[in-house]
Order: sequence, then structure tokens, then C-alpha cells
Amino acid sequence: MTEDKLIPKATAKRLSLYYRVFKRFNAEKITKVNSKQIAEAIGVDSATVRRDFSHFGELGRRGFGYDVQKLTAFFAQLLHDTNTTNVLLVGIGNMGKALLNYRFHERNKMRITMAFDQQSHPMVGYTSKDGIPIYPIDEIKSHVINSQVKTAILTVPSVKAQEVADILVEAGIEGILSFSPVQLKLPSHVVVQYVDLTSELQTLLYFMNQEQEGL
Amino acid sequence: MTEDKLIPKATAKRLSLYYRVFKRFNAEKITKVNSKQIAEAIGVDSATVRRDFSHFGELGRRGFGYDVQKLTAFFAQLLHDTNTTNVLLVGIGNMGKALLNYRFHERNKMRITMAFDQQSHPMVGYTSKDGIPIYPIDEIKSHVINSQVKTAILTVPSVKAQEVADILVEAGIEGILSFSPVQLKLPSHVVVQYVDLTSELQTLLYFMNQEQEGL
DNA sequence: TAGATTGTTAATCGATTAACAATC
DNA sequence: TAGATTGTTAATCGATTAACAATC
Repeated sequence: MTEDKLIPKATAKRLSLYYRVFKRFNAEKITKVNSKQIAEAIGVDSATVRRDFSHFGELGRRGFGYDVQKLTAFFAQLLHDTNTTNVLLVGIGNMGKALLNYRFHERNKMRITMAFDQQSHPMVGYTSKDGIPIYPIDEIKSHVINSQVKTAILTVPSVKAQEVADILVEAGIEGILSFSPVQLKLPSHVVVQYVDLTSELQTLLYFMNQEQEGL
Repeated sequence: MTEDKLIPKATAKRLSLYYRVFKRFNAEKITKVNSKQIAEAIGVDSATVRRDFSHFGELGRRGFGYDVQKLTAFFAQLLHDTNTTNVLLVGIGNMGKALLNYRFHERNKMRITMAFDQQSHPMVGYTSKDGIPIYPIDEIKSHVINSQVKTAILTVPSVKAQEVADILVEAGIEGILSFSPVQLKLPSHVVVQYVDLTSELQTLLYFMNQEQEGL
């Protein structure tokens, strides 16, 4: 199948994982891989890899495998990792601080360029270690309007999440990565992705207990 | 279906989400809910909720709905959130620090009780804000052995992840929540759950771009 | 050519959803 | 009883995997 533009969701979620291992292979001077090697590196079946790739045309060479450089370039394109994407952050708590100092930009063309918290937060009015400016939440709209930013990371307390998300959308944000375990009600054109650390840990414990109980 | 003990993975992953909304309902003095309300709160279909619950017996009352208290108690049991689970943390970088200060224990009976990093890390030998002791990595085994800890959170650089995971398993750890984007090769009795922040953000951007391009 | 590995089809498996009889 | 909502079955949908012809 060539460029049919109907990428299954499960495939879409693996794209970034593929991209990372290709860059890793590149760094290790591995120039050629087969679907089995890719599969092992990301923890899926080799048939899944080939099927995933098939949505984007013929990326490999039969009897041979894939050229790592070619794959890397293709996936960079696919994931728009060719020019920088700027992202904003709301909420400079525990998690917010960690993300503020996270070097997304070291390996990918994305980075946090501004951050927000309540007026009373001690860091508001200053900048992060790396010079990311931190503004009060009521200035979100004005700062977003004078920028290319369309994406937000949300790390505010659950009770504030909906309220802040509304402000973000109002300001023109079209995608939110939320760490607040609250189902956001937003217009359908806004893409939301959730990260739920407590749930991840609790689910791990559940699986461990299942394991214990014999099944 | 009564207690068949064959909980589908998709259902298992929602258990913690259900549990949280029940506790939230409780806090809001809501005593009775129906499957539609639960479904909305966690962002799934009401049929999914009823089907999920059906694996655990008859939790509700036909024509009526569910008793929130009863559900909360049942899920607390199910998720073993009745007695405290102690967890260790390896890697006091950005993410590690955030998790170290994260109040898991405020809402659930799980908490980080010890942390580890390289000998040279400035916090090794001291404790966190909340008094969690921080030890050097080579002391993992001795500290785990004198404890009930079976679960680890791993926030070390990718290149160290496998090495540290091996040490953890050697020390008797049976479950790992890893923030390092590396597929760990471990004995099959060890349960591993991955959190991949870069991938989450990149996937969000991909979906946003898809949205833009019309599909 | 012989060997290897892709790209793709068909089979299987698992998850979601619609529909409704059971029943509170 | 009439109305509501469960628990469950059957239908649908989507994802994974096995198998293999195509072909480098």
C-alpha cells in the first residue's frame, strides 16, 4: 500500500519509538537492519514492523532489509522532526520542574519555550535554569498569540486542569499533553494525550499481584 | 460472569482509573452512580464499563446503578490498596527528583521508601525533603534484602538502564516502572511497565499534524 | 542461481460497542 | 406496576500474527 493516509492508531503510536531506534542504530554506525532487529529493539513482532511500514510505501529491499539512514530520514519527515516545534508548559510543580529541565531538544526538534504558573509562584517573573521565561497564567493568551506555539504540556493540580485547559484552547492551543488525571472536555479539534503516573504505578502493582496469584 | 480470574489486559489497565473516580465521587458525597456517569468520567463507553465490571461479579443493581462506597471498597481490595506498598527509586535526575517529591501516598497506599544513585551524586548519603534516604547504587541489594520492597521505579540514563535493571532483579525486585526508553531484557517473571515522555509528546504532535492535514 | 527478507494477504485474536432480556 | 439500568450476548471493529509469493 502506498501513502493511503489512513494510519491505524496503534501504528501511529509506535512511530516515535521506531524513529528513536533508527537514530540509535545510526549513532552505533549500524547502516542496515531487518524487521526482526527493529522488532526486538522496540518489543513487538517483526510482522508488526513490516505491516506498520507498509502504510508508508516500500521502505525496504526484499531479501535485504532496510537502510538505516533512509529510514531515519523518512521518519524524521513523517514526524515533522525537521523543523523545531515550540511547546509551552503550565504548572511549575514537581512534574513541571522536571519537564522544564528535560532536554527534549537534545534528541528531537521540540522544546519548551515558555512556562506559566500562578502569579504567587516564586519562579514567576524569572526564568528556568536554561532561560525559559516563566509568566503568570493570565498572560497565557498574550504570549501565545505572539508565537507559533500550538502545543501545551499541562502539569497543574487536577482541580485546576479544566479551567487552565479552557484558557489554553481560548488562546489557540491545539494539542495538550496532560499529566492531570482528569478527563478534559474540549472542542473536538483539540488533541489531548494523557500521562497518568499514579495509574501506571498502580497498574504495575496489579500485574505483579496477578503474577503472584498464579495467572 | 463471576470471578473467573481472566481479566483482559485492556480492562486491567482501566482498574486504577475507575478506582480514582470512585474515590472522587466519594469525596463529593455522591453515593450512587450509573455506568454512563462512570464512563464519562474516564472517557470510555458505558458498555465498556459494564463489561469491565462483569468480570468481577455483579457489582451493581439493575434498574438502579452502583453504590459508590461499595465500588470503592471493592476496587481497593482488587488493587491491593488496603495495605501499603513500598517502592524504591533509582536515578535522582530530573524525573527522579520529581517522583521523589510526588505524593503518591496522599491518595493511594503506595510510596517511595528509598532511593539510589551513583556514589558521586550530591544527594547520596543524605535524605530527600520528606526524609527518604538516598543510597549508592551498589547498596541496592543489601537494602532490598532487609525490606519488603519488590517494586522499583527506574529513571536512569538509557545507557545505564539495562545494567541497573539487572542489579534490581538480582536483588529480588519483581516489577519495574521504567522511564528509560530502552526495551529491557529480563526474566519473564519480572513485570515491566514503560513511561516514555518524549514519545508521548512526539505522538501528540503527530496526531496534531494529522488533524491539520485533514484526516 | 540460491538465500534472505520484504510486502501483503488471510487467519486469529482481543477489545469495543450495540442491543436487549433480566430484574430491581 | 412502569421506568430505569444492569449484566450479558452477539455483532463489529481494529490490531496482531502467521504464512508465503514476490523479488532483491
